[in-house]
Amino acid sequence: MLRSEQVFRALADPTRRRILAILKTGSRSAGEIAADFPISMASLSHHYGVLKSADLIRSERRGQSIVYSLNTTVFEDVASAMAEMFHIERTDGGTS
Amino acid sequence: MLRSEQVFRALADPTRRRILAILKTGSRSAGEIAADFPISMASLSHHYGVLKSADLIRSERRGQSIVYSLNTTVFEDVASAMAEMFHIERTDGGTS
DNA sequence: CGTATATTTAGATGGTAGGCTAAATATCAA
DNA sequence: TTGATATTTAGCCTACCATCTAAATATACG
Repeated sequence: MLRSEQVFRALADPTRRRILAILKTGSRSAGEIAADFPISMASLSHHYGVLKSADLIRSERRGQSIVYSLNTTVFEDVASAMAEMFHIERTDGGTS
Repeated sequence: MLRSEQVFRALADPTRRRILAILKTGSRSAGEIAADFPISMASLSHHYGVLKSADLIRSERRGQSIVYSLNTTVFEDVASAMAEMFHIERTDGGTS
């Protein structure tokens, strides 16, 4: 089940959206991702946490590195939720 | 043109999402909207401001009231942006 | 005009979020 | 085991945000 609250919160930050955009092109280790950002690894790690708690990404240890990847399943769900949210059903303007 | 930064920020708050959901069913005055929320009108007014600066809603004075409505055009643009954002193009996982 | 109604603006406040540095944890390689 | 590398956790600080109350603005009505 989709926790929209967490998802929206995760999406609200530009750094996190950029992380997602990068992961859309394939999995990356924390260090590889960090190379694209001007902020500390510690701060990025915090962002990974937020994205993970929204279930938008997954992590897997590979040797010394931790590799992040999109959770494509949830991404699909989010896409649907967005579609639902933005699908406008015109009634009339119910104003007095 | 779409200011995604403002749009995401606007969408980040549950109260604002609820306002949008209400306006999806038709235009409403500030007072009518307020009836559905437990917070002060002043606070809601702040939310209208955020939604307006994201260009998601419009306002129009009608007598003593101010009537809010969805900006359907921008809503369409946001829908497209979301679709773009969530359309996953699989490459391979580019990890070492 | 003067008063009531509808809404916004201003200013204050508590909480949360994102950034940093330093310390802790985990894995690898001698 | 010791040291190097990769990443996270902890603690701190500043800025922003949602909310509130009180005051200001705008319209309507007598």
